[in-house]
Amino acid sequence: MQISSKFTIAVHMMTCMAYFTEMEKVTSDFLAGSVGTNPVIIRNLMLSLKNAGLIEVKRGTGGATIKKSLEEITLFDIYTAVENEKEKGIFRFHENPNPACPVGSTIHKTLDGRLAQIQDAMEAQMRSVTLWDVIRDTREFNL
Amino acid sequence: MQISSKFTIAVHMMTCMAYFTEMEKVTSDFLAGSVGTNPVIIRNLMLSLKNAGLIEVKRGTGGATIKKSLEEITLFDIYTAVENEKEKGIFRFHENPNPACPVGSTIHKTLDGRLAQIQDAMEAQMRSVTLWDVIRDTREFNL
DNA sequence: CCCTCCTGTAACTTTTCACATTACATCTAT
DNA sequence: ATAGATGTAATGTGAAAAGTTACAGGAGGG
Repeated sequence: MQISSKFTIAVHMMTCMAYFTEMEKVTSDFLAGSVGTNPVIIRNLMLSLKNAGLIEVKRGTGGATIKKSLEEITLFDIYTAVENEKEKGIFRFHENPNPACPVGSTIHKTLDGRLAQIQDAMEAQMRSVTLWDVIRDTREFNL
Repeated sequence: MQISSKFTIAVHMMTCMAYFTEMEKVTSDFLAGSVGTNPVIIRNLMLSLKNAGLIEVKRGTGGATIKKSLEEITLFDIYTAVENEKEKGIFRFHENPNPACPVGSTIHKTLDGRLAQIQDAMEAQMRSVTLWDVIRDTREFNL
């Protein structure tokens, strides 16, 4: 299985917010149009990003803006903001190993640490990419 | 979302094959009992592992054995053997970004490479753990 | 002041996918 | 031959992701 598209959608959303700053009012409808999905999906993700302190959302008048500097926000920040099951880990474990079997009774103890290391490696790489890197590429592609 | 439990089940299976070598005939029923799942699930995974050249399965008489040295087999080998959607990547991408939007039309080009790097980091860490590491821990827990 | 546009949020439906189950053909040692 | 395995197809099931509808509530502009 895969990591849900909430993550790439959220990155897309924040890229829009940065790219269209001062040009357009970035509302949930506007974002839904760019991402190609439903405005409610966008609004729920806006909530997650807001709760993580990454963006600010104006009520009434509408529109979302980024609260931090672009160099300060990494893909990992966005990932943890929207992927609520982050604490479960990316690896799904079979749930009923046989406790009477020497392998079944120890497989969790044996693997858990190593799986965590693998996830750590992934997250470290996520931390190395900032939103600024993404925006820069987007601008370059649109010259 | 998460990586399917096929991966941890396959590691469990191969740990059994190594642990019970010469002690038990390791059949799909035996493995199903240790893993706590259905024998057909096991048989399908046995096929994947066999096609990857990691194990040998005897027809008729039954039983699976590991074909390579334990130090030679890494978690990454097992992962690629059973996770057929490996080529799709672990990140799901939203499918309908707006081609008329400067962000929507370039988001794929902008992110694909970076997402691949993240996956590469994960896979590199997977390559650093061998089946022998896992067996050693299993034996130690069962002294 | 109220009208309009937007967000916040609940409830429900649809779709997708991992996992489980049943069934049976086929192979091989004894 | 037969008993005990694997190979494999077909189908069921339950949970999670994504989409949809609906509506209450905030905020600025005429």
